[in-house]
Amino acid sequence: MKDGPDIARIAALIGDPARANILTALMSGKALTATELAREAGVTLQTTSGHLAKLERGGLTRALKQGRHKYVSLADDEVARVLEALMGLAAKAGHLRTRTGPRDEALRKARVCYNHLAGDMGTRLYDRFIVRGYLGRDGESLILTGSGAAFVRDFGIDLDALDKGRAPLCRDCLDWSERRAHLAGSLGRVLLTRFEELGWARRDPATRVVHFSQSGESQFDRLVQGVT
Amino acid sequence: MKDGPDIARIAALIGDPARANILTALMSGKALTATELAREAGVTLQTTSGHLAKLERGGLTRALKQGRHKYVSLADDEVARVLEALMGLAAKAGHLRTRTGPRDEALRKARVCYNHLAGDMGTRLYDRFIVRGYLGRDGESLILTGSGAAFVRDFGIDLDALDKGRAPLCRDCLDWSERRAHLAGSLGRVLLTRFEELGWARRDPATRVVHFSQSGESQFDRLVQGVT
DNA sequence: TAAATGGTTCGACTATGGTCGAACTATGAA
DNA sequence: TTCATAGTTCGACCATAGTCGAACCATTTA
Repeated sequence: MKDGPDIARIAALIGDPARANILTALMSGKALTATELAREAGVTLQTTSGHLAKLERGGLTRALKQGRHKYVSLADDEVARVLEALMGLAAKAGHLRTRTGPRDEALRKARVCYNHLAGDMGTRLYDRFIVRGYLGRDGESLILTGSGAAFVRDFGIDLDALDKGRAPLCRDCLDWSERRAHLAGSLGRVLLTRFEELGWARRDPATRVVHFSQSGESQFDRLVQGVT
Repeated sequence: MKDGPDIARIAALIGDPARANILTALMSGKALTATELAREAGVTLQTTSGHLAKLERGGLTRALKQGRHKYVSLADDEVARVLEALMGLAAKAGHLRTRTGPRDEALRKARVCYNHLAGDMGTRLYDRFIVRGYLGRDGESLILTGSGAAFVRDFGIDLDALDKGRAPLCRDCLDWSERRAHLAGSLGRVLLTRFEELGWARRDPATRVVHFSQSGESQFDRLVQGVT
């Protein structure tokens, strides 16, 4: 009965409501400070401090002390993927909990998932990149093709600056609302940033919703629909 | 702070050691009876009964009453994927817990993951199918190509019988020991069954280890290495 | 320096929930 | 029928761990 790694340890770590709220908040990809997380989790700062220590020891989060602030972020984008997958299960198995309120609607349409675009618009972007041959498969890993690199560069992104980090450029991430993949990895991150730069979209700092302006959304649609 | 589905509920469900043991045991893909699971989990039958009720209500397992026995299995292969992903995190984050014992070695080499082959041999099989063009990508989903179908049929598998189920034929599943994908879905399942039929391999009923016979392993190697 | 803000540590309280013994139901075998 | 095995339910016990108040560091600002 001791097969494989100790799955209960980290599942229990995620299983506490306060910690789950913290992790969900961190799915925005932004590094949040302890007090912000306390507000998000609905518990006091002392309690949060204890939770953060546990999450860190469990390898789920990373903390960076800067001045008198403690900036916390998810340890890894694998952690984000696991959380997203858990949300998928919860959305399906959680019986009646799927009452789609108005904000829920917005979350389904476009939200941020560990710094990249998720939701309906995220999966549409991903699909389009696949169909156009911008993204390909090399064995198991996702790669950016030559034409894809050209397109991305043309979109105003400095690819060479990205390659410096050792984090994978592309990755797919299962979307809990769409139940399909969207683009993750550093490329996914920089694309969302570019959308913000262009004024197409802005993130709601409180929720994980990504708001597109009217012109931004139409431009995005044009990008995604293409001619082919 | 109520964004998305309730992730803590099911994470807590997985987070109890006894329940985690139960779920891990069910990763073998076989439907196990309550007493077997009780032995596996290391708790009494009464306790197990309670756990099983919770797991079922949480949508993680399915139960089938047959005579005076209760056969329990994982609800979904999405559940299996989440568990496998959690194992990946635990294997990485779980600091010192990665002392590779001898049985652990066998688990890494070949094990069963919800009825399909996982571990080193599973990923090798998957990679080979990709390289040979047996498996392809259609957008986000994994598909069996024409040549792949021909090969599988030639291997003695009745594909038409498989298509009847509405479960996806192919699916990739992240391997916690190899940290790469292996083949899941009904095709993955039937392939493992075929290996057993051919006498190449047999499952250890107690652990999740898949034992290959010497000739079986060499034949598998030939299958995977090929000429190309 | 003092005051204020951000975090941590300690201790005590409390409750949720896992655990088992015992009694009970249900199915199958003799 | 009686006996045995498989599961469930109930009740009581108990431990783990989440929670906050209070006091305590640390850093920045006045």
